[in-house]
Amino acid sequence: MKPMSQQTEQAYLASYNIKDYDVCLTSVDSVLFTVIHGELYTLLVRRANHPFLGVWGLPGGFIDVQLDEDLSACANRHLAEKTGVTPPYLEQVASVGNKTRDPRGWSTTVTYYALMAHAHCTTDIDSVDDVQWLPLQQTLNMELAFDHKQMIEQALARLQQKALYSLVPVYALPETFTLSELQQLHEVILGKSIQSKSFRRRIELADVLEETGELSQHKGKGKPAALYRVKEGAADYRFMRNLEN
Amino acid sequence: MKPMSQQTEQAYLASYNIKDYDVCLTSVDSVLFTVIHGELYTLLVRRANHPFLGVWGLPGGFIDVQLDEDLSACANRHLAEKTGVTPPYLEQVASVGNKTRDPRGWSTTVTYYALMAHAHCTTDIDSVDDVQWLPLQQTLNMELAFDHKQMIEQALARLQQKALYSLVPVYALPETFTLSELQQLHEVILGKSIQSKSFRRRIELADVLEETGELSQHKGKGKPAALYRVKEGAADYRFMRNLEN
DNA sequence: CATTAAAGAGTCCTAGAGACATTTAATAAA
DNA sequence: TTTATTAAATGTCTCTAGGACTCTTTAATG
Repeated sequence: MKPMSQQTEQAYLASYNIKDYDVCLTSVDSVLFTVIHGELYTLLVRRANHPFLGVWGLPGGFIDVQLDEDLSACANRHLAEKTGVTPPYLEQVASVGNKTRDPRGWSTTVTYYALMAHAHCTTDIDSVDDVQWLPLQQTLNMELAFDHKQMIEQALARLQQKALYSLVPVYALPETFTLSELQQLHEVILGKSIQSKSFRRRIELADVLEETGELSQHKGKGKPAALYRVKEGAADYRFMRNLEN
Repeated sequence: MKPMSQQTEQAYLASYNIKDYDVCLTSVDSVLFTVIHGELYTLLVRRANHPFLGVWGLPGGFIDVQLDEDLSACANRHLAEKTGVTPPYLEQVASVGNKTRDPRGWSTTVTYYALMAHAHCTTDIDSVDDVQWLPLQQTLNMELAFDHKQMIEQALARLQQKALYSLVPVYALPETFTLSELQQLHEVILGKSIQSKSFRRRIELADVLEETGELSQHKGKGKPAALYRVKEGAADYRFMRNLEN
Protein backbone atom coordinates (compact mmCIF):
# COMPACT_ATOMS: atom_id res chain seq x y z
CA MET A 1 0.00 0.00 0.00
CA LYS A 2 1.39 3.36 -1.01
CA PRO A 3 1.62 6.16 1.53
CA MET A 4 -1.72 7.88 1.78
CA SER A 5 -0.50 11.22 0.64
CA GLN A 6 0.38 9.78 -2.76
CA GLN A 7 -2.95 8.02 -3.27
CA THR A 8 -5.88 9.74 -4.85
CA GLU A 9 -8.72 10.48 -2.48
CA GLN A 10 -10.91 8.00 -4.36
CA ALA A 11 -8.37 5.23 -3.97
CA TYR A 12 -7.98 6.05 -0.30
CA LEU A 13 -11.70 5.94 0.33
CA ALA A 14 -12.12 2.75 -1.64
CA SER A 15 -9.46 1.00 0.40
CA TYR A 16 -10.55 2.50 3.72
CA ASN A 17 -12.00 0.04 6.17
CA ILE A 18 -12.85 1.22 9.63
CA LYS A 19 -12.27 -2.28 11.00
CA ASP A 20 -8.55 -1.90 10.29
CA TYR A 21 -8.39 0.54 13.20
CA ASP A 22 -8.83 0.47 16.94
CA VAL A 23 -12.00 2.45 17.29
CA CYS A 24 -14.04 3.28 20.35
CA LEU A 25 -17.66 2.70 21.27
CA THR A 26 -19.97 5.64 20.71
CA SER A 27 -23.44 5.97 22.15
CA VAL A 28 -26.11 8.55 22.82
CA ASP A 29 -27.96 8.66 26.15
CA SER A 30 -30.76 10.99 27.20
CA VAL A 31 -32.06 12.28 30.48
CA LEU A 32 -35.78 12.71 29.94
CA PHE A 33 -37.40 14.94 32.54
CA THR A 34 -41.05 15.48 33.22
CA VAL A 35 -43.11 16.88 36.05
CA ILE A 36 -45.68 14.73 37.85
CA HIS A 37 -47.72 16.21 40.69
CA GLY A 38 -45.30 19.07 41.05
CA GLU A 39 -42.21 16.85 41.25
CA LEU A 40 -39.42 16.22 38.75
CA TYR A 41 -39.20 12.70 37.36
CA THR A 42 -36.73 11.06 35.02
CA LEU A 43 -37.30 8.12 32.71
CA LEU A 44 -35.20 5.06 33.44
CA VAL A 45 -34.87 1.79 31.54
CA ARG A 46 -33.90 -1.58 32.94
CA ARG A 47 -31.02 -2.93 30.92
CA ALA A 48 -31.77 -6.09 28.97
CA ASN A 49 -28.14 -6.73 28.05
CA HIS A 50 -24.69 -6.99 29.49
CA PRO A 51 -22.98 -5.09 30.92
CA PHE A 52 -25.08 -3.95 33.89
CA LEU A 53 -27.76 -6.47 32.92
CA GLY A 54 -30.92 -5.79 34.95
CA VAL A 55 -29.65 -2.49 36.30
CA TRP A 56 -31.61 0.71 35.67
CA GLY A 57 -30.02 3.23 33.36
CA LEU A 58 -30.74 6.03 30.90
CA PRO A 59 -32.63 5.46 27.68
CA GLY A 60 -30.13 5.40 24.86
CA GLY A 61 -27.63 3.19 23.15
CA PHE A 62 -25.27 2.87 20.25
CA ILE A 63 -25.60 4.85 17.08
CA ASP A 64 -27.18 2.79 14.32
CA VAL A 65 -25.21 3.82 11.27
CA GLN A 66 -28.07 2.71 9.03
CA LEU A 67 -31.03 4.19 10.91
CA ASP A 68 -29.71 7.36 12.48
CA GLU A 69 -29.24 10.47 10.41
CA ASP A 70 -27.45 12.37 13.16
CA LEU A 71 -26.93 12.46 16.92
CA SER A 72 -30.22 14.09 17.84
CA ALA A 73 -32.09 11.64 15.63
CA CYS A 74 -30.36 8.84 17.51
CA ALA A 75 -31.46 10.35 20.84
CA ASN A 76 -35.02 10.76 19.60
CA ARG A 77 -35.14 7.23 18.21
CA HIS A 78 -34.24 5.71 21.57
CA LEU A 79 -36.65 8.02 23.39
CA ALA A 80 -39.50 7.24 21.00
CA GLU A 81 -38.86 3.53 21.45
CA LYS A 82 -39.48 3.90 25.16
CA THR A 83 -42.19 6.55 25.30
CA GLY A 84 -43.95 6.28 21.96
CA VAL A 85 -43.48 9.99 21.29
CA THR A 86 -40.77 12.47 20.37
CA PRO A 87 -40.31 14.96 23.20
CA PRO A 88 -40.85 18.61 22.29
CA TYR A 89 -37.52 19.76 23.70
CA LEU A 90 -34.15 18.11 23.24
CA GLU A 91 -30.79 19.71 23.97
CA GLN A 92 -27.29 18.34 23.96
CA VAL A 93 -25.58 18.54 27.34
CA ALA A 94 -22.06 17.21 26.94
CA SER A 95 -20.05 14.21 25.93
CA VAL A 96 -18.16 11.94 28.27
CA GLY A 97 -15.52 9.60 26.96
CA ASN A 98 -12.78 7.65 28.65
CA LYS A 99 -11.10 4.28 29.02
CA THR A 100 -12.96 3.10 32.07
CA ARG A 101 -16.64 3.94 31.86
CA ASP A 102 -17.53 0.83 29.87
CA PRO A 103 -15.98 -2.57 30.59
CA ARG A 104 -16.00 -3.32 26.87
CA GLY A 105 -13.40 -0.65 26.24
CA TRP A 106 -12.85 3.01 25.38
CA SER A 107 -16.32 4.50 25.19
CA THR A 108 -17.79 7.88 24.42
CA THR A 109 -21.36 8.89 25.07
CA VAL A 110 -23.13 12.03 23.99
CA THR A 111 -25.65 13.12 26.62
CA TYR A 112 -28.86 14.92 25.81
CA TYR A 113 -31.62 16.05 28.06
CA ALA A 114 -35.22 16.19 26.98
CA LEU A 115 -38.42 17.59 28.41
CA MET A 116 -41.96 16.43 27.86
CA ALA A 117 -45.39 16.47 29.45
CA HIS A 118 -46.05 13.34 31.46
CA ALA A 119 -49.59 13.01 30.09
CA HIS A 120 -48.29 12.47 26.57
CA CYS A 121 -46.82 9.07 27.22
CA THR A 122 -48.19 7.69 30.44
CA THR A 123 -50.19 4.91 28.77
CA ASP A 124 -47.25 3.53 26.83
CA ILE A 125 -45.14 3.22 29.91
CA ASP A 126 -47.52 1.80 32.43
CA SER A 127 -47.90 -1.35 30.34
CA VAL A 128 -44.26 -2.43 30.49
CA ASP A 129 -42.11 -3.18 33.50
CA ASP A 130 -38.69 -2.27 32.12
CA VAL A 131 -39.39 1.42 31.61
CA GLN A 132 -40.29 3.65 34.52
CA TRP A 133 -40.70 7.24 35.61
CA LEU A 134 -38.83 7.72 38.90
CA PRO A 135 -38.59 10.80 41.11
CA LEU A 136 -35.34 12.58 40.41
CA GLN A 137 -34.22 12.46 44.02
CA GLN A 138 -34.75 8.71 44.09
CA THR A 139 -32.72 8.15 40.92
CA LEU A 140 -29.86 10.08 42.49
CA ASN A 141 -29.84 7.63 45.40
CA MET A 142 -30.05 4.47 43.30
CA GLU A 143 -27.25 2.54 41.74
CA LEU A 144 -27.40 3.18 38.01
CA ALA A 145 -25.60 1.62 35.06
CA PHE A 146 -22.29 3.07 33.88
CA ASP A 147 -21.77 6.70 34.90
CA HIS A 148 -25.40 7.51 34.27
CA LYS A 149 -25.83 9.10 37.68
CA GLN A 150 -23.21 11.74 36.91
CA MET A 151 -24.88 12.30 33.58
CA ILE A 152 -28.22 12.94 35.30
CA GLU A 153 -26.50 15.37 37.67
CA GLN A 154 -24.91 17.16 34.74
CA ALA A 155 -28.23 17.37 32.93
CA LEU A 156 -29.93 18.66 36.06
CA ALA A 157 -27.25 21.31 36.52
CA ARG A 158 -27.85 22.44 32.96
CA LEU A 159 -31.60 22.51 33.47
CA GLN A 160 -31.09 24.56 36.63
CA GLN A 161 -29.06 27.11 34.71
CA LYS A 162 -31.78 27.27 32.08
CA ALA A 163 -34.39 27.81 34.79
CA LEU A 164 -32.44 30.87 35.93
CA TYR A 165 -32.34 32.65 32.59
CA SER A 166 -34.88 31.05 30.28
CA LEU A 167 -38.34 29.47 30.10
CA VAL A 168 -37.09 26.18 28.69
CA PRO A 169 -38.60 24.20 31.61
CA VAL A 170 -42.04 25.01 30.19
CA TYR A 171 -41.60 22.07 27.82
CA ALA A 172 -42.00 19.72 30.77
CA LEU A 173 -45.60 20.92 31.17
CA PRO A 174 -48.68 19.95 29.17
CA GLU A 175 -49.76 22.10 26.26
CA THR A 176 -51.71 24.48 28.48
CA PHE A 177 -50.72 25.37 32.00
CA THR A 178 -51.01 28.10 34.59
CA LEU A 179 -48.31 30.55 35.59
CA SER A 180 -48.36 29.08 39.08
CA GLU A 181 -47.65 25.64 37.68
CA LEU A 182 -44.74 27.03 35.69
CA GLN A 183 -43.39 28.88 38.71
CA GLN A 184 -43.72 25.75 40.87
CA LEU A 185 -41.79 23.84 38.24
CA HIS A 186 -38.97 26.36 38.27
CA GLU A 187 -38.95 26.21 42.05
CA VAL A 188 -38.71 22.43 42.04
CA ILE A 189 -35.87 22.52 39.51
CA LEU A 190 -33.98 25.17 41.45
CA GLY A 191 -34.79 23.76 44.88
CA LYS A 192 -35.78 27.17 46.20
CA SER A 193 -38.73 29.52 46.12
CA ILE A 194 -39.10 32.40 43.69
CA GLN A 195 -40.83 35.74 44.16
CA SER A 196 -43.94 35.34 42.07
CA LYS A 197 -44.03 39.02 41.19
CA SER A 198 -40.53 38.83 39.73
CA PHE A 199 -41.36 35.65 37.90
CA ARG A 200 -44.51 37.06 36.30
CA ARG A 201 -42.85 40.36 35.44
CA ARG A 202 -40.10 38.74 33.43
CA ILE A 203 -42.50 36.38 31.69
CA GLU A 204 -44.63 39.30 30.58
CA LEU A 205 -41.53 41.11 29.34
CA ALA A 206 -40.28 38.03 27.51
CA ASP A 207 -43.54 37.77 25.60
CA VAL A 208 -43.15 34.06 24.88
CA LEU A 209 -46.43 32.86 26.41
CA GLU A 210 -49.96 33.60 25.29
CA GLU A 211 -53.22 33.29 27.19
CA THR A 212 -55.57 30.65 25.86
CA GLY A 213 -58.54 32.57 27.23
CA GLU A 214 -59.52 29.49 29.26
CA LEU A 215 -59.34 29.13 33.01
CA SER A 216 -57.86 26.19 34.86
CA GLN A 217 -60.25 23.54 36.17
CA HIS A 218 -59.96 24.67 39.76
CA LYS A 219 -60.84 21.81 42.07
CA GLY A 220 -60.40 23.73 45.30
CA LYS A 221 -61.03 27.13 46.70
CA GLY A 222 -59.21 30.16 45.38
CA LYS A 223 -59.28 32.21 42.24
CA PRO A 224 -59.05 30.10 39.09
CA ALA A 225 -55.85 30.69 37.12
CA ALA A 226 -55.57 31.71 33.51
CA LEU A 227 -54.23 29.06 31.16
CA TYR A 228 -51.30 29.79 28.90
CA ARG A 229 -49.49 28.10 26.07
CA VAL A 230 -46.01 28.72 24.68
CA LYS A 231 -45.42 30.82 21.60
CA GLU A 232 -42.76 30.03 19.03
CA GLY A 233 -39.27 30.91 20.18
CA ALA A 234 -39.78 30.19 23.84
CA ALA A 235 -36.81 27.82 23.83
CA ASP A 236 -34.48 30.49 22.52
CA TYR A 237 -35.52 33.38 24.74
CA ARG A 238 -32.82 34.42 27.15
CA PHE A 239 -33.24 36.87 30.01
CA MET A 240 -30.44 39.39 30.52
CA ARG A 241 -30.36 38.73 34.25
CA ASN A 242 -30.36 35.48 36.16
CA LEU A 243 -32.77 34.92 39.00
CA GLU A 244 -30.85 35.22 42.23
CA ASN A 245 -28.78 32.16 43.02
CA MET B 1 -23.99 -18.36 20.84
CA LYS B 2 -26.57 -18.18 23.62
CA PRO B 3 -28.73 -15.08 24.00
CA MET B 4 -26.83 -12.46 25.93
CA SER B 5 -29.22 -12.34 28.81
CA GLN B 6 -28.42 -15.94 29.67
CA GLN B 7 -24.67 -15.51 29.56
CA THR B 8 -22.68 -14.39 32.55
CA GLU B 9 -21.25 -10.92 32.27
CA GLN B 10 -17.74 -12.37 32.21
CA ALA B 11 -18.59 -14.66 29.31
CA TYR B 12 -20.22 -11.79 27.47
CA LEU B 13 -17.21 -9.54 27.91
CA ALA B 14 -14.80 -12.30 26.95
CA SER B 15 -16.66 -12.92 23.70
CA TYR B 16 -17.29 -9.26 22.95
CA ASN B 17 -15.46 -7.92 19.94
CA ILE B 18 -16.16 -4.41 18.77
CA LYS B 19 -15.26 -5.37 15.21
CA ASP B 20 -18.38 -7.53 15.05
CA TYR B 21 -20.43 -4.34 14.93
CA ASP B 22 -20.94 -1.42 12.59
CA VAL B 23 -19.35 1.34 14.59
CA CYS B 24 -18.80 4.96 13.73
CA LEU B 25 -15.71 7.14 13.59
CA THR B 26 -15.09 9.27 16.66
CA SER B 27 -12.71 12.19 16.83
CA VAL B 28 -11.91 15.22 18.93
CA ASP B 29 -11.24 18.61 17.35
CA SER B 30 -10.30 21.86 19.04
CA VAL B 31 -10.64 25.50 18.20
CA LEU B 32 -7.61 27.16 19.76
CA PHE B 33 -8.00 30.91 20.12
CA THR B 34 -5.39 33.46 20.96
CA VAL B 35 -5.06 37.20 20.66
CA ILE B 36 -2.30 38.77 18.55
CA HIS B 37 -2.03 42.56 18.31
CA GLY B 38 -5.54 42.97 19.59
CA GLU B 39 -7.06 40.55 17.08
CA LEU B 40 -8.47 37.04 17.56
CA TYR B 41 -6.59 34.26 15.84
CA THR B 42 -7.27 30.54 15.54
CA LEU B 43 -4.78 27.76 15.00
CA LEU B 44 -5.20 25.79 11.80
CA VAL B 45 -3.40 22.70 10.54
CA ARG B 46 -2.90 21.65 6.95
CA ARG B 47 -4.15 18.09 6.56
CA ALA B 48 -1.47 15.56 5.67
CA ASN B 49 -3.95 12.76 4.91
CA HIS B 50 -7.08 12.02 2.98
CA PRO B 51 -9.80 13.11 3.06
CA PHE B 52 -9.33 16.85 2.50
CA LEU B 53 -5.61 16.27 1.92
CA GLY B 54 -3.79 19.61 1.88
CA VAL B 55 -6.82 21.55 3.13
CA TRP B 56 -6.62 23.57 6.33
CA GLY B 57 -8.61 22.29 9.28
CA LEU B 58 -8.79 22.19 13.05
CA PRO B 59 -6.13 20.51 15.16
CA GLY B 60 -7.51 17.19 16.32
CA GLY B 61 -8.09 13.66 15.19
CA PHE B 62 -9.18 10.23 16.23
CA ILE B 63 -9.11 9.03 19.76
CA ASP B 64 -6.11 6.81 20.42
CA VAL B 65 -7.51 4.10 22.65
CA GLN B 66 -4.03 3.36 23.97
CA LEU B 67 -2.75 6.89 24.57
CA ASP B 68 -5.81 8.89 25.55
CA GLU B 69 -7.22 8.62 29.03
CA ASP B 70 -10.32 10.64 28.22
CA LEU B 71 -11.72 13.17 25.74
CA SER B 72 -9.99 16.24 27.16
CA ALA B 73 -6.68 14.37 27.24
CA CYS B 74 -7.19 13.58 23.58
CA ALA B 75 -7.84 17.25 22.82
CA ASN B 76 -4.77 18.30 24.77
CA ARG B 77 -2.61 15.68 23.10
CA HIS B 78 -3.42 16.97 19.64
CA LEU B 79 -2.98 20.57 20.73
CA ALA B 80 0.36 19.87 22.39
CA GLU B 81 1.55 18.13 19.23
CA LYS B 82 0.97 21.31 17.28
CA THR B 83 1.90 24.01 19.78
CA GLY B 84 4.32 22.32 22.15
CA VAL B 85 2.27 23.35 25.17
CA THR B 86 -0.98 22.52 26.92
CA PRO B 87 -3.28 25.55 26.82
CA PRO B 88 -4.40 26.90 30.19
CA TYR B 89 -8.10 26.82 29.32
CA LEU B 90 -10.00 24.03 27.60
CA GLU B 91 -13.77 23.65 27.48
CA GLN B 92 -16.03 21.28 25.62
CA VAL B 93 -18.38 22.99 23.21
CA ALA B 94 -20.56 20.33 21.65
CA SER B 95 -20.53 17.18 19.59
CA VAL B 96 -21.56 16.88 15.99
CA GLY B 97 -22.29 13.51 14.46
CA ASN B 98 -24.04 12.47 11.29
CA LYS B 99 -23.86 10.32 8.20
CA THR B 100 -22.47 12.90 5.84
CA ARG B 101 -19.77 14.97 7.48
CA ASP B 102 -17.00 12.46 6.70
CA PRO B 103 -16.81 10.60 3.39
CA ARG B 104 -15.50 7.54 5.24
CA GLY B 105 -18.85 7.06 6.95
CA TRP B 106 -20.89 7.91 10.04
CA SER B 107 -18.67 10.19 12.08
CA THR B 108 -18.92 11.95 15.40
CA THR B 109 -16.61 14.68 16.59
CA VAL B 110 -16.40 16.25 20.00
CA THR B 111 -15.47 19.92 19.73
CA TYR B 112 -13.47 21.78 22.34
CA TYR B 113 -12.28 25.32 22.39
CA ALA B 114 -9.07 26.37 24.05
CA LEU B 115 -7.44 29.66 24.94
CA MET B 116 -3.76 30.46 25.30
CA ALA B 117 -1.32 33.32 25.14
CA HIS B 118 0.28 33.65 21.74
CA ALA B 119 3.72 34.23 23.22
CA HIS B 120 3.79 30.78 24.75
CA CYS B 121 4.08 28.91 21.50
CA THR B 122 5.08 31.29 18.78
CA THR B 123 8.54 29.80 18.28
CA ASP B 124 7.27 26.25 17.83
CA ILE B 125 4.87 27.28 15.13
CA ASP B 126 6.95 29.63 13.03
CA SER B 127 9.33 26.79 12.18
CA VAL B 128 6.80 24.57 10.43
CA ASP B 129 4.61 25.33 7.44
CA ASP B 130 1.65 23.08 8.14
CA VAL B 131 0.54 24.78 11.35
CA GLN B 132 -0.52 28.41 11.33
CA TRP B 133 -2.23 31.12 13.33
CA LEU B 134 -4.81 32.82 11.15
CA PRO B 135 -7.06 35.78 11.90
CA LEU B 136 -10.50 34.51 12.87
CA GLN B 137 -12.27 36.52 10.19
CA GLN B 138 -9.99 35.05 7.56
CA THR B 139 -10.62 31.47 8.67
CA LEU B 140 -14.35 32.12 8.37
CA ASN B 141 -13.87 33.07 4.74
CA MET B 142 -11.62 30.15 3.82
CA GLU B 143 -12.63 26.71 2.73
CA LEU B 144 -11.91 24.37 5.61
CA ALA B 145 -11.92 20.59 5.94
CA PHE B 146 -15.11 18.78 6.95
CA ASP B 147 -17.60 20.99 8.81
CA HIS B 148 -14.80 22.74 10.67
CA LYS B 149 -16.05 26.18 9.76
CA GLN B 150 -19.35 25.57 11.54
CA MET B 151 -17.41 24.22 14.51
CA ILE B 152 -15.37 27.43 14.67
CA GLU B 153 -18.58 29.45 14.52
CA GLN B 154 -20.06 27.38 17.32
CA ALA B 155 -16.96 27.80 19.43
CA LEU B 156 -16.95 31.53 18.79
CA ALA B 157 -20.60 31.79 19.78
CA ARG B 158 -19.77 30.03 23.04
CA LEU B 159 -16.80 32.30 23.65
CA GLN B 160 -19.01 35.31 23.00
CA GLN B 161 -21.50 34.13 25.61
CA LYS B 162 -18.65 33.65 28.07
CA ALA B 163 -17.40 37.16 27.35
CA LEU B 164 -20.82 38.47 28.38
CA TYR B 165 -20.93 36.86 31.81
CA SER B 166 -17.45 35.67 32.74
CA LEU B 167 -13.76 36.48 32.52
CA VAL B 168 -12.83 33.29 30.70
CA PRO B 169 -11.32 35.21 27.76
CA VAL B 170 -8.49 36.28 30.07
CA TYR B 171 -6.83 32.94 29.35
CA ALA B 172 -6.07 34.17 25.83
CA LEU B 173 -3.76 36.80 27.31
CA PRO B 174 -0.21 36.44 28.61
CA GLU B 175 0.36 35.89 32.31
CA THR B 176 0.26 39.60 33.09
CA PHE B 177 -1.89 42.08 31.24
CA THR B 178 -3.62 45.41 31.66
CA LEU B 179 -7.32 45.95 32.17
CA SER B 180 -7.45 47.81 28.88
CA GLU B 181 -5.99 44.81 27.09
CA LEU B 182 -8.60 42.59 28.68
CA GLN B 183 -11.39 44.98 27.76
CA GLN B 184 -10.12 45.23 24.20
CA LEU B 185 -10.12 41.46 24.01
CA HIS B 186 -13.74 41.28 25.17
CA GLU B 187 -14.62 43.94 22.63
CA VAL B 188 -12.95 42.03 19.82
CA ILE B 189 -14.74 38.84 20.81
CA LEU B 190 -18.11 40.55 21.05
CA GLY B 191 -17.57 42.77 18.04
CA LYS B 192 -18.76 45.84 19.91
CA SER B 193 -17.45 48.36 22.38
CA ILE B 194 -17.93 48.14 26.13
CA GLN B 195 -18.27 50.92 28.69
CA SER B 196 -14.94 50.75 30.46
CA LYS B 197 -16.46 51.88 33.74
CA SER B 198 -18.94 49.01 33.69
CA PHE B 199 -16.23 46.58 32.74
CA ARG B 200 -13.91 47.63 35.57
CA ARG B 201 -16.69 47.73 38.14
CA ARG B 202 -17.69 44.16 37.58
CA ILE B 203 -14.07 42.97 37.52
CA GLU B 204 -13.46 44.60 40.88
CA LEU B 205 -16.62 43.00 42.25
CA ALA B 206 -15.67 39.60 40.89
CA ASP B 207 -12.34 39.71 42.70
CA VAL B 208 -10.66 37.25 40.35
CA LEU B 209 -7.74 39.45 39.28
CA GLU B 210 -4.86 40.74 41.37
CA GLU B 211 -2.47 43.59 40.71
CA THR B 212 1.12 42.55 40.19
CA GLY B 213 2.34 45.95 41.41
CA GLU B 214 4.12 46.42 38.10
CA LEU B 215 3.20 48.90 35.39
CA SER B 216 2.97 48.09 31.71
CA GLN B 217 5.93 49.02 29.52
CA HIS B 218 4.21 51.99 28.00
CA LYS B 219 5.77 52.72 24.63
CA GLY B 220 3.58 55.69 23.81
CA LYS B 221 1.95 58.61 25.48
CA GLY B 222 -0.68 58.22 28.15
CA LYS B 223 -0.76 57.04 31.72
CA PRO B 224 0.93 53.68 32.17
CA ALA B 225 -1.50 50.89 33.06
CA ALA B 226 -1.31 48.59 36.04
CA LEU B 227 -0.54 44.96 35.31
CA TYR B 228 -2.79 42.20 36.62
CA ARG B 229 -2.76 38.45 36.76
CA VAL B 230 -5.62 36.00 37.25
CA LYS B 231 -6.39 34.48 40.63
CA GLU B 232 -7.57 30.91 41.04
CA GLY B 233 -11.19 30.41 40.12
CA ALA B 234 -11.34 33.00 37.37
CA ALA B 235 -12.64 30.39 34.94
CA ASP B 236 -15.59 29.54 37.19
CA TYR B 237 -16.68 33.05 38.13
CA ARG B 238 -20.05 33.95 36.70
CA PHE B 239 -21.62 37.40 36.77
CA MET B 240 -25.31 37.57 37.61
CA ARG B 241 -25.99 39.94 34.72
CA ASN B 242 -24.86 39.81 31.14
CA LEU B 243 -23.30 42.79 29.49
CA GLU B 244 -25.83 44.31 27.14
CA ASN B 245 -26.26 42.39 23.93
C1' DC C 1 -73.06 36.05 53.38
C1' DA C 2 -68.70 35.59 55.70
C1' DT C 3 -64.55 32.92 55.31
C1' DT C 4 -60.76 31.10 52.92
C1' DA C 5 -57.35 30.25 49.54
C1' DA C 6 -55.13 31.09 45.48
C1' DA C 7 -54.19 34.42 41.59
C1' DG C 8 -52.28 38.36 40.46
C1' DA C 9 -51.48 43.48 40.63
C1' DG C 10 -49.29 47.67 43.15
C1' DT C 11 -45.34 49.81 45.23
C1' DC C 12 -40.97 50.80 47.10
C1' DC C 13 -36.18 49.31 47.57
C1' DT C 14 -31.81 48.01 45.68
C1' DA C 15 -27.97 46.09 42.84
C1' DG C 16 -25.63 46.82 39.06
C1' DA C 17 -25.16 48.28 34.17
C1' DG C 18 -25.10 52.53 30.84
C1' DA C 19 -23.63 57.12 29.81
C1' DC C 20 -20.59 60.57 30.20
C1' DA C 21 -17.63 63.84 32.63
C1' DT C 22 -13.43 64.38 35.32
C1' DT C 23 -8.91 63.44 37.14
C1' DT C 24 -4.27 61.33 36.79
C1' DA C 25 0.19 60.33 34.85
C1' DA C 26 2.94 59.80 31.30
C1' DT C 27 5.07 61.74 26.49
C1' DA C 28 5.72 65.18 22.90
C1' DA C 29 5.61 69.71 21.23
C1' DA C 30 6.05 74.77 22.01
C1' DT D 1 9.39 75.12 31.93
C1' DT D 2 5.02 75.11 30.17
C1' DT D 3 1.40 73.25 27.50
C1' DA D 4 -1.01 70.04 24.54
C1' DT D 5 -1.98 65.11 23.90
C1' DT D 6 -3.06 60.61 25.00
C1' DA D 7 -4.51 56.65 27.63
C1' DA D 8 -5.71 55.01 32.34
C1' DA D 9 -8.60 55.27 35.98
C1' DT D 10 -12.36 57.29 38.81
C1' DG D 11 -16.85 59.95 39.96
C1' DT D 12 -21.46 60.33 39.50
C1' DC D 13 -25.94 60.33 37.73
C1' DT D 14 -29.49 57.67 35.33
C1' DC D 15 -32.06 53.63 34.24
C1' DT D 16 -33.53 48.81 34.21
C1' DA D 17 -35.18 44.95 36.31
C1' DG D 18 -35.25 41.81 40.22
C1' DG D 19 -36.42 41.39 45.63
C1' DA D 20 -39.58 42.08 49.20
C1' DC D 21 -43.78 42.96 50.78
C1' DT D 22 -48.69 44.51 50.55
C1' DC D 23 -53.08 44.71 48.78
C1' DT D 24 -56.90 43.36 45.71
C1' DT D 25 -59.61 40.16 43.07
C1' DT D 26 -62.12 35.97 42.38
C1' DA D 27 -64.45 31.75 43.16
C1' DA D 28 -65.37 27.70 46.26
C1' DT D 29 -66.99 26.42 50.78
C1' DG D 30 -69.55 26.28 54.96
